[in-house]
Amino acid sequence: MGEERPLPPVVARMWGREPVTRRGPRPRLDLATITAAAVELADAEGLAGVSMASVASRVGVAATALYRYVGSKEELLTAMADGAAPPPPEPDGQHWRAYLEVWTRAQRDILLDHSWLLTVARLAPPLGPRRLLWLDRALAALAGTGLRDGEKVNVATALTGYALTEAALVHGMGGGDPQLEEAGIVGAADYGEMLAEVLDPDAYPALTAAVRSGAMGGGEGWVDDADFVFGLNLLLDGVEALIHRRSGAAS
Amino acid sequence: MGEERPLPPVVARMWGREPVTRRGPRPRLDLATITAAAVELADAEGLAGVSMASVASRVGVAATALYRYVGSKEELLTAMADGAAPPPPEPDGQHWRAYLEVWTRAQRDILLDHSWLLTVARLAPPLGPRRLLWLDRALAALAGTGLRDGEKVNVATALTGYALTEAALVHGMGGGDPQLEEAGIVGAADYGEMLAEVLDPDAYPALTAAVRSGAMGGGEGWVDDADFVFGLNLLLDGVEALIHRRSGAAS
DNA sequence: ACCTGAACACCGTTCAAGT
DNA sequence: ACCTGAACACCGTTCAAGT
Repeated sequence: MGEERPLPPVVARMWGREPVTRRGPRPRLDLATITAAAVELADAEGLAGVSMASVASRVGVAATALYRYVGSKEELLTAMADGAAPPPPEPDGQHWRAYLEVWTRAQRDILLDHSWLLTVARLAPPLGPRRLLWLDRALAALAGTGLRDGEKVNVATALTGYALTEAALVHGMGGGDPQLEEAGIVGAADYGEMLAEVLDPDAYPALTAAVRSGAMGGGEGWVDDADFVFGLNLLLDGVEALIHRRSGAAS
Repeated sequence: MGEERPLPPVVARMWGREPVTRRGPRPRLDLATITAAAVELADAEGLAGVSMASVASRVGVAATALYRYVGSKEELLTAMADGAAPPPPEPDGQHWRAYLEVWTRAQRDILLDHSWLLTVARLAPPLGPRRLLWLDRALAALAGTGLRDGEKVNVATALTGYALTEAALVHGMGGGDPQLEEAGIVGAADYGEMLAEVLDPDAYPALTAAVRSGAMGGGEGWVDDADFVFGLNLLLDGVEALIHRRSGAAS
């Protein structure tokens, strides 16, 4: 079992399994080097600065040489999404809830640090060594809770999705970046004003009320840390209730 | 109040406020027409089929003419993300929990129907008339609960993020689309096999155990409707607990 | 087998010129 | 004021040719 069908080439390379080279010149590169160069470029100049040509020149090679290591630019982006992730926080024997709080917040912070990830992270099932390590640690944290493995995966997935949502929102409000304006991005302070100007109170009654009450960020950060914690606790309360149901009640 | 500073031109146009045209030939287009054409193209051919040239030719105009209506392609994509959303489900006096369940599921289904939205929806704060109507209905559903307006917004945001996460996952597993392979997308059935082949049990102990237990989709749909409901109830349980806390306890 | 260089079929966006 | 057409500076990807 296990050798069923060959791994997709990029996946194999993400796990360090570069193909055995028999004859001909030794490869000058590997996927990890290329990915690291692309990530550095994205961090410095955004995703717009990442082209096959720019990545290639950064590793000292012609653009077309990259296609020895990567089937397409899309595959390179997938590898970047994995390669940009640092190791997950150490469990240190923390209670599952404390650890998952740290774990989720760390994910959000990574996304804010490398905001180009927001565009790349399609939330597709993780395939690379880094993202899967994060998943492993979340499952480990839930080990003593009596949840089924499938449920643990669902919990981790929901938390990852929440981190992405929050990061995108903060970023969209201009909270993460100097380049404020790209593509309809509005500062938090302006957001409420904008809605007030544009909304028809008859068609949008509840929203108009919320705007008038100041809930849409007339002042500072509409999306601040308190909001992050709020939603996170919503989720974790749900998880905790489930755990009690599983362990407390019959069956 | 309200006339503070001029709206960004695209935002104004999204709300049907085309500028008053004084002299010169009457415009042949408006943003709504352009957006609709772009959405049709994206539905038919994916985001790859949407170029300024292809959209322009679909509305019978030169590519460069679109820049009278849109500052950049990025702005067009923002308008598309709003324009693709149908009206939200009718409240019909449902209980908040029943309505938000329908509301969230409907959002997920829209994303699966127009899977190009997964790439476009940056989860930036909604600015268009359609997405804001969805927000309005969620706030309305929570009207009787005693939550503060800001909390209602946070709840709606978390649910929208959850819908996006789930849709991306289902789509990533090939559950939504005929074109199975683009960019490292794996069928759910293969996913477990793949992980089994690639994981070092010492470095990924919890994940290896989950794979062996079959939780990572050795069989059919790793992400099925039961998983969606599971995570949704996690969130809604959290909301319900908060509501009880607010109304039951002192202060 | 690895890498290069030329070539192909596109992109998004600008700008001057027509009406 | 709206739209066109030419032009610019790019893209990602292919393929034959070198070593």
